[in-house]
Amino acid sequence: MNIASVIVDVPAKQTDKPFDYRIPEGWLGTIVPGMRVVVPFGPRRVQGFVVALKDHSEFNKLREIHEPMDLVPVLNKELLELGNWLTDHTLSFKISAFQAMLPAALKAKYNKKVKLAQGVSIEELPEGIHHYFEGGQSIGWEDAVKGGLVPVLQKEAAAGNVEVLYEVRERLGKKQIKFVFPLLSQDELRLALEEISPRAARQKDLLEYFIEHPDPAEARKLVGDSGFSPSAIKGLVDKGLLGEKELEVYRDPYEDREFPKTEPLKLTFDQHTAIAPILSSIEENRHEVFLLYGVTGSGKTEIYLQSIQEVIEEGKEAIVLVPEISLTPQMVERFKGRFGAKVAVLHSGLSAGEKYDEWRKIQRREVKVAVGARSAIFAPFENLGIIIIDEEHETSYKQEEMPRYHARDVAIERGRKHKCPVILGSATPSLESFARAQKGVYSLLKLPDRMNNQPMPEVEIVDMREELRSGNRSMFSRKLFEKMEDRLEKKEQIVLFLNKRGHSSFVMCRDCGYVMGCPHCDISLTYHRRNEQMKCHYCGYESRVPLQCPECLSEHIRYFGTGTQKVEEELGKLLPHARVVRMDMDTTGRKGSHERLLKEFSEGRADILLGTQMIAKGLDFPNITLVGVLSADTMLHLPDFRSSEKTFQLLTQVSGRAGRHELLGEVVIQTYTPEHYSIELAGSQNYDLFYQREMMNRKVHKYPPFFYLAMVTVSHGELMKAVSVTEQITAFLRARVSEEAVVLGPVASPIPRINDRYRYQCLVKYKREPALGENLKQVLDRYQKEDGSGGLQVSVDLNPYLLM
DNA sequence: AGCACGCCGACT
DNA sequence: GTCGGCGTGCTC
Repeated sequence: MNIASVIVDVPAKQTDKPFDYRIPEGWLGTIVPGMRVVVPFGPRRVQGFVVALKDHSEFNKLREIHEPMDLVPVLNKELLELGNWLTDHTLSFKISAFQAMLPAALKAKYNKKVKLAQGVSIEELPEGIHHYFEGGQSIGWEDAVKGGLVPVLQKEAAAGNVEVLYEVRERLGKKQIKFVFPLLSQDELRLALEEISPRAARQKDLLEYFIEHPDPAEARKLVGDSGFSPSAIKGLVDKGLLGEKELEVYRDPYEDREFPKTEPLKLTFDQHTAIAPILSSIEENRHEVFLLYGVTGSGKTEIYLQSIQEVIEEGKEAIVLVPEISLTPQMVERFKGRFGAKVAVLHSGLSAGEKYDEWRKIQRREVKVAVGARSAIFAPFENLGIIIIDEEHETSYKQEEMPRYHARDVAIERGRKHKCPVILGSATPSLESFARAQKGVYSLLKLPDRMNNQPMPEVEIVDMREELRSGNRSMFSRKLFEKMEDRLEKKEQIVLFLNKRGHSSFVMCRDCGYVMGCPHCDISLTYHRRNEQMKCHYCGYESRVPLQCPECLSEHIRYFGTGTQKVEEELGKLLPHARVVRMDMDTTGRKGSHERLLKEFSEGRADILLGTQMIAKGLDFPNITLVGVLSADTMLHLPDFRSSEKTFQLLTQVSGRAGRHELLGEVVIQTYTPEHYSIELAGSQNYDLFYQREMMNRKVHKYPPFFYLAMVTVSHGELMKAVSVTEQITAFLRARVSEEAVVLGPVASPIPRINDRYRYQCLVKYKREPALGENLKQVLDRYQKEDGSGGLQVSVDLNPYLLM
């Protein structure tokens, strides 16, 4: 077994297969599957993943692995297999699948540089470049390019005077802290103490300290807190009495936080009924998918917690997925409060280093529970006892880059492997999941009532057209405004929700209606208040905010700012005494500000919480008795077959923020289309009816869950090329699917141009096409290699969420 | 992805 | 005659 099959870090069609390498003698037995290695690849060096060991290779001239990057495999057997599964199910490259399963910090960084060849003296080089190589220095390739040195260096390289070096480095060093510790026993140290010259008083002090505290001490603390001098330490180290070592330490993002310990709550009757099948599935090591359908405030989290408790008692581990935005401290607090240090938290608010450290805790078996966003589904546990996906319907569980996986699918695959239950929890399940539960593929568990039999909040829908007709031009309906005044009077709290997805903050000329667009993409530029810039979210183009309309030279430029900002201003005018906390991208940009703002609100230092999407979920404050949705229909008219479903879910979720405890809650939903069923039924909180209505819609239009989707997106710098290739692909697929399937296209993508590339797509709706995967692979084979820089790009998304 | 190899136009 | 354009194909 001295040959390793390696998947190299080169995401391209032609390199998406294992390459064989000889394992150097010294590493035999050490290098095992799942490890990252540095291998020579052509003239360069790249990172690779060992996927298998073998004795023989088809190739006879194998090169050697340069060096391992890990001492312990970063992917275990199950995750390696899961990587293959991911590749098959998303048609992505193997390397992309592996990278997706690991924290970003483990992705390699590449460095190319030029140094003087061995045995060559600097005098042999042309004089002009001497100074780059003085004293054994080397020059980075990028600097060489910038300095126009490439031709000279190439010539020298050909002559053998310099060599090109390819470095593979870790993206990030492990955080290390220097510790000092005694090398001898206490008694020996006492003897040594006698030997120290009386003039070295500081060294004596330090030695006495170590005689009393023989444990390793942090060097920095010895110097800082205890006042020892670095020279004293050095003196004793030189005498061979003390040793120094670097120890890896974790960055613990929650280090300074205290989490009050909580105890399991007594379950209600409904909760009992719901948790029983989960517990027996855990005990019997049986894979089963449960859809936990419980209204907002029905106590789903307690069911999660107690199921996990059981899993831990069985000596197993748990993964809990939560949507990115709701990973509010509240959720973390509940898990940390119950399971303390057994919990690792993985979410986007952490730095790359912090995420890596949390991941390491899982890898080293130091925690039992991983709570995190989408990618936490790959937590490297070996003995999973349960996987929980909270707010199962959330679209953020679908990754929109390669590999385009859905965390729910990965969860079920892992659950199958580990023979453990998967819990999908939601107050508004996705149609896909609910349909599966109806068919008996998933087991349905219901929590129809709120805990303590608290009634669902009273919801009122206000027609804003009426308001306008009767002369109210403000953004608050009279009804909502009255209720707000009332709550302020009673010192109860209000949540105001502004859905601004669709048209976020753009700039428009009030005279001619000109909207600033990106010159490279067919999309409007977004206004960034922070640096007063207009930015394109798709290609990164930036420009100054114009003072004059570029079209008609008018100076009446209007900022359709963050929306929330405008509401805040208006609140300031209408209710000057109200204390408002605003939460949106602008105010939560900095790390920790999210947490801080919520704290401010929860401690009652504010009356009104005003925000976007991010406040729709997971908030649970007893004093909220009024929720206002300022305009319910902003997302209803997006070109997306799920827009009704998303609207319904969002409105239901926001409504659920009100009256969760003793006080009754009220909700006011303002809309311009009150007759739309998703708004009407969110108003009456009737999921079942909504489900039926929406299912009919989906059936008629052949959308999920009745049909699966596969989308091919083609982009090219020339419009005609993009169209013609999409045409070819559409024809190819059309000829290869059954009559039942529908192949749509070519159509321009909803964003027809990004980064000066025209985008066309082909959508396949199908029920059962066993050969479709193979056919799509062929499409990729045929077109992906034509992929030049200005050339063609073809991508496939199986079960797309964004049709863009 | 890089990088080398290889075959056709405008220049010292 | 050569330098250099980027099309094609390879990397164990």
